[in-house]
Amino acid sequence: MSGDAKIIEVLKDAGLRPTKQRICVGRLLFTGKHQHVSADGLQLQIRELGQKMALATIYNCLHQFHNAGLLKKVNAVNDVIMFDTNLSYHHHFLNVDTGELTDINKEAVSIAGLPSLPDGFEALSMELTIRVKPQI
Amino acid sequence: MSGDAKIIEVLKDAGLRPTKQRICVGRLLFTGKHQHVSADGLQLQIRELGQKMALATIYNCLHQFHNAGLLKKVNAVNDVIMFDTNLSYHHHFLNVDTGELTDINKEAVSIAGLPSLPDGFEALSMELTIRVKPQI
DNA sequence: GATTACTTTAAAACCATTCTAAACCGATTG
DNA sequence: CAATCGGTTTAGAATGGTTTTAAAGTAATC
Repeated sequence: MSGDAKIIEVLKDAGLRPTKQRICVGRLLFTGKHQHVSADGLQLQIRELGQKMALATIYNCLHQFHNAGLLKKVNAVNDVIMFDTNLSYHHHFLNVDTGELTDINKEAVSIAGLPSLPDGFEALSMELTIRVKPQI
Repeated sequence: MSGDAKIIEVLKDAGLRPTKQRICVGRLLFTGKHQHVSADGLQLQIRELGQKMALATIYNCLHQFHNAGLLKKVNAVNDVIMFDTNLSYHHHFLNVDTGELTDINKEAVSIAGLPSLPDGFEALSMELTIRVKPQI
């Protein structure tokens, strides 16, 4: 539990009370290794730690983290909302069989000649999705 | 009802019986103007014509048309499955406020230096989504 | 330590989509 | 023309991820 201080700090900075539950989710998410998570998947991880948390709480957490800019929301896959701990601009491979996402380094792709936006609109973000499937 | 001959032709070529319902949906979709449709939106259009059709039938139609290569499925927006009559490779603006999609001409963007795929995978398709919102 | 505001929770509600099983064609055959 | 047979449509129920609700619990403030 020693590393919790950093997570508590992050939560406080985001204006979120460092509750047991948010710290627990934070521990799983902010490991340094980027991941793509769903509420359901997180609940499984939490169960594996011998703990339990209501699904509604996990959804709350994820949305709060997202609103605080701690998580990115990526295109839903198979009707499941996915969050990404990698906040930097990057793209994804999407395994259409499993729904699994894999980061594509932004340096590996260059997008040029962006189209002019519709009048009165501003761009928020941009993401390339490459749908892939296992070769037969 | 004169233009139905062409639609019946399309359905037959796709191996689909030209039923009243499929012709009705086909009339709405294959107008020459590209559109992005959801099952729900289509049902509204059908109601405006003074007709009615079960939502399940509309979903059936859309999936059959998709399997037959007559429609493209695009990233779901707000938990709603969207289909695109524009079959050619292109990208989308996504209005995050309304969920509305707008085509981006593929010539307006150039994507270069595609990353190598994960081992044992093949690419199916690729789509760039630019999230936009109205300026304040 | 009491008060107050925010959080968590289980359970119910929600809603887009899919499934089910019965009714309905529409073509073909006898 | 009637009987039949496969595919089709349909209303309604089921599904499943997500959100809401209202009550119980917990963190911060004084």
